Amino acid sequence: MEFDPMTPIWAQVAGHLRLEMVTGRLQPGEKLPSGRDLALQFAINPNTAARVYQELEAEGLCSTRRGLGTFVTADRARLEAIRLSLAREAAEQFLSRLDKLGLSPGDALRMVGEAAATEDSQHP
Amino acid sequence: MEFDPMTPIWAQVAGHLRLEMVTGRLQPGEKLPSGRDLALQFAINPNTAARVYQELEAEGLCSTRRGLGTFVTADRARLEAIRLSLAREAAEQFLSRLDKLGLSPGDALRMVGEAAATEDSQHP
Amino acid sequence: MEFDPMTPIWAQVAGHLRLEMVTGRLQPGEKLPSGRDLALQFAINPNTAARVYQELEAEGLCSTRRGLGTFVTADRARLEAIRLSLAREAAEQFLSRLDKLGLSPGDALRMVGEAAATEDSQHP
Amino acid sequence: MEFDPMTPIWAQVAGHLRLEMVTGRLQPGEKLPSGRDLALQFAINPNTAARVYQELEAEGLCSTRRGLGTFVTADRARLEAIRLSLAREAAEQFLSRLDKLGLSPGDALRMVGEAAATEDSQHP
DNA sequence: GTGGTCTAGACCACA
DNA sequence: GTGGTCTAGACCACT
Repeated sequence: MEFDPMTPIWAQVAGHLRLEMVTGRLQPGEKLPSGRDLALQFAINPNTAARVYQELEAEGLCSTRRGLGTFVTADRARLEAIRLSLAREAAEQFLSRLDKLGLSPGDALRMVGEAAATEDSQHP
Repeated sequence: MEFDPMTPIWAQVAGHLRLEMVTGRLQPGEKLPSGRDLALQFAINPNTAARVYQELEAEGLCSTRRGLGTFVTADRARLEAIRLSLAREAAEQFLSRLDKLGLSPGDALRMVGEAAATEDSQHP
Repeated sequence: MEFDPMTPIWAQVAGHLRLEMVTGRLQPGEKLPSGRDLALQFAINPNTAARVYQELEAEGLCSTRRGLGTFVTADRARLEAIRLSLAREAAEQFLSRLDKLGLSPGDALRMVGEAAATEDSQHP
Repeated sequence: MEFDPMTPIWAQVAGHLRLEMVTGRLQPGEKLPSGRDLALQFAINPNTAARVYQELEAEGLCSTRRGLGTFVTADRARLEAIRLSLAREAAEQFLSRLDKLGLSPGDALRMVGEAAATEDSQHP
């Protein structure tokens, strides 16, 4: 995994794990790698790895049991709710940006269609 | 104007001016406020204001004429091209995010429709 | 029983048993569950269960007889004294906190009254 | 200031500043010491000092402006609300503890009165 | 100067 | 082994 030097490493790793959790690639209740292991996997400092779990725990995506490790929340409903809220947030941000550019929701729909088609033609 | 503490102030002010220019609220060729005035308007440090124009100039959106001030580019085609590229970039980023969340372009279209409807019901 | 991740599990279980003993729900002289049983009941590690009895024993609330098990102290006076000291400690801590918040003992009495009323209205 | 080795230093310093803020000894909008200064004042590491402000900011007690420093929130209502919620929390915790000890809210009121009298006789 | 981040390495309590 | 905390020192971008 490569890191964008402009955004904190802990945020990038957290973003990655967040996706793994809300999409089910990391199962609810599953044990996450230990801080030390996470540090090794992403070639970061253990302190930075701890910061990652600190963030995800604050979002309610995982919980920590001292001496045992950190675990994905078992609350499937919460995971799905977060997944949807992330999607909604993206949609709203998109519409807001287009609006500031002087484009209507109708324009927005058209642009999404075009962009999707472009993607498809590249990965048919 | 409120500032997001996570992103540099100069980037936020630059983003704001960029929109004004690209949408025509600031006319092509129009004189922009002096660095000192910009600092007063946005309650920022003059150094920060200078950084703003430095950024916008690098993007070709404005140019500085010594002793006269800073002016929006008169190249209407460039302004419109930037406007469209910003919109396309937003659309692609949106689709990419939804894809990472396990949602298809079809889902994306649906979410945009829902979000637009929500906005409409709030600002009918 | 749920565990507060901020305080050691052994302390939380010990606190629970302490209350059972001091209020008579566990009778003086009564045999306590074996370390292994305690571990099962609270879903904790046997080492942690041992730590619990180690703590309670140090407080004089129970004693271990090798080969027989661990027993609540038969000293009713000591149990009652500990119960009162726990209550007094709570009261003093409460007053101290309110004082640091700039509230007088009079305010404290009023807040206890209000809180008690709130509790009553929920569990009348 | 002396530190209780059982609780994190950052939590203790945060608790101290929290009281200063909600009681008005630190005024709303006032600039807090820089991270480096805080570290010097309390003889702690700058990183630990940063952790303190990170915590207080998450509670909405202060906000940080990059390059400028950290400032007590100017929202007096919020400060007062937090002060009252801290007091209420203390009262509820107190009643809950006494309840678990088998003592009624009436007993609680009596104990507060006694404890207050004891304090008074020591600091008349 | 100010905060934000990261690294390196250490110690500790908990399970 | 696991997380939690702390220190020391460094670099960076922002103001």
